Amino acid sequence: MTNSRGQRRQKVTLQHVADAARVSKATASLALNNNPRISEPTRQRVLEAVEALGYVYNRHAASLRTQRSYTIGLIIKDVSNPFNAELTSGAESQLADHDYGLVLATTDDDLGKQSRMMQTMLERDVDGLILSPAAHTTIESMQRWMQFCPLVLLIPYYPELAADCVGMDDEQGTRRAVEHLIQQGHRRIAFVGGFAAQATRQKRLESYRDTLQWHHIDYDPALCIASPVTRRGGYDAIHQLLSMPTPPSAAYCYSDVNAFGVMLGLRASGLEAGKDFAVIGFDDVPEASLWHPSLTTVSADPRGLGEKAAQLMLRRIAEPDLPLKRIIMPSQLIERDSTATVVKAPR
Amino acid sequence: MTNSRGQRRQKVTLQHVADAARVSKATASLALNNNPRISEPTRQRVLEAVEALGYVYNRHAASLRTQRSYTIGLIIKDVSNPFNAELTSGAESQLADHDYGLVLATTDDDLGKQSRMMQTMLERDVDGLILSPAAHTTIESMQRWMQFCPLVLLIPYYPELAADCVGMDDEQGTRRAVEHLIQQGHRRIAFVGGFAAQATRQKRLESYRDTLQWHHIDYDPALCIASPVTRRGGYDAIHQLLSMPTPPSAAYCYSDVNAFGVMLGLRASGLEAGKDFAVIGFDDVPEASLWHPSLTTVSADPRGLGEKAAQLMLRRIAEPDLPLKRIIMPSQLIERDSTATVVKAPR
DNA sequence: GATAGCTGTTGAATCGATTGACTTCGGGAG
DNA sequence: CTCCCGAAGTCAATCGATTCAACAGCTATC
Repeated sequence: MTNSRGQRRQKVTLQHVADAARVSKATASLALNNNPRISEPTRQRVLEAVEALGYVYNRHAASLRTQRSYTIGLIIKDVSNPFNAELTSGAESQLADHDYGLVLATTDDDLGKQSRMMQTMLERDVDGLILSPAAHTTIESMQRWMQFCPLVLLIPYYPELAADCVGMDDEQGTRRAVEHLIQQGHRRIAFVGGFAAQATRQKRLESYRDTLQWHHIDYDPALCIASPVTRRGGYDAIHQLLSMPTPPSAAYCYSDVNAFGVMLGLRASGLEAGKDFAVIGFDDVPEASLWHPSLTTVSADPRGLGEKAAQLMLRRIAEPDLPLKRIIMPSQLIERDSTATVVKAPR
Repeated sequence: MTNSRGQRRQKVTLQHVADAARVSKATASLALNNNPRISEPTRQRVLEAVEALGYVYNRHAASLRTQRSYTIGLIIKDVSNPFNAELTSGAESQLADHDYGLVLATTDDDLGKQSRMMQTMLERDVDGLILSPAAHTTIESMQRWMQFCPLVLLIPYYPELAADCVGMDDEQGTRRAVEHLIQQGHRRIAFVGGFAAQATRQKRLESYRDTLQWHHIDYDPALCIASPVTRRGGYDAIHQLLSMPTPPSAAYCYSDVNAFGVMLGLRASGLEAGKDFAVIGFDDVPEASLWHPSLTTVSADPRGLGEKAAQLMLRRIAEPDLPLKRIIMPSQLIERDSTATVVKAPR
């Protein structure tokens, strides 16, 4: 039975269990699936045999027959980003609670890698796929994937696609953030970070513009700087902004990570966030409260997002014909020190 | 071909491909596996058929026959911890590069959940398992798992177990950290965080003690406070330490997270890390450099750890009979502001 | 005593790809 | 002309669990 390193032990199959319990393979299978057609004494014999032989269920064999793998795929851009790590954690725990396995793949926001990862998911015959699509992913490709298994999108801006989705309320979050700055007296408010191709950014930018307009403040495209979602991106952007003839007095950032960069850039220019300049981020990653000064930001509950996505997927699998569901998670403004002082805009 | 929401499309199997290419199923299979017995023109016909029909390889079916799933399991305590997120990211990218899938499961450091997760891994017939064992995991249980598939441990302190492993050099890291404090004049140095059951902590504690002894400093068990690996844990510990008759002037923490708690606790007591008290962490999580003051810590390259673990696994799968390998990754001290000022210990 | 109905069990086909053994065909050697 | 050989394919068994249809045995009913 036992053996040395490298040698797997002889596999115990359902047939062996059946033999040991003196029943047929069919009976053993039904017994393990708690089929009421099997009598209690028989079921017990089977369970004892399972125990005695150390039988391990083979899900591949079962999947082949049942066409259900009890596995969900999760495709995101990058796990090391704390937002995605939280999201993954939420999805994983939710799935584990329902006896589903999680296959994880990352795309690095690259279309080619994304389609390769998608391929391995389909080969593994996942029962569903939770996807945070890479930039430039086409509706058509997602429609193609949906022919193979249900899709839950981690972004709410593909109204043309008949897929469930769950995402943040970017519009509301943005409005709250920008209005908070306006109330503090800021009139020149920059929008920093993210790339134009990102649907989420488009949404937030639009919302930013609407909010300004509502408060009779002119929209100035020069104040909107696209950049990678990194600290460096924020750092460079604020540098550029401060060198303008009429620089802004506040910045609303696409992501906390960008906001950190902005704060570092301010410090490098002898300014302090929350005192000489107001900064707001988005995501509320754990670092946000640790930074000095702590960062005012729009809270995004990534773990909740992951949980909701998993729940949506399980729901869809259980009842494929339910109407589409799009969940928009409310966002809220967490006020901290980076916008602490009421500053009068220079102008 | 296409269809509406919820309906999977009719599956295309190898048989369909074979028919379309006017060859047998066997030939189609061999062609896709680049078997030299199949002529080039035939292979091309098969590939065209695959393309034309939109065939998707079914890895479950293949696994059943070949007993290889091209899937590796990763079991950790918690993905949302940035250290583990980085580790996961490293392992995932390494595995993806070699066409292996990653099944992720978390245990919350709970033995019961761990054994359930292990079960689902074995049912999914993973080719290998990368494990960061929950506290109190027994050698016997790991030996049992190793009968089913190779194991790579993310901790180097199970010498009795014939498994590959990769871990940090806790001994060296600890020595550097403690000596750094000693050189700054500290004589009463606390050891904060982690639970006694954790093998890693035992190693570091031992090393801490040896280093003190080497420098002729008495070891005082009262200065060693066990606590959960959370900020709260560090916060409470420093509180306890400061209320001692002869409090320490420095703390070496089990983890950055604990160190953050210690710094918060110091501030609450009117002390500032790096000025009135020296603090060193372990892990070098991204926040470490962001905190104010920035945290001196032992760098642990979690992504590298994940990559190495994956590589070790792939190596073991390729050559099961290779001798065991235990990789100890060097650790280094990153000096930052939390130990900036040379402080004379009170005494 | 025949029939129906019920319970508990089993035989055998099935899911989709792999692979060792075998066939077919067309030279080339003897 | 026969035999052997290699190249290119094909046959059919196989992996392990599921499930439908069939069946044995038993009681209840007319």
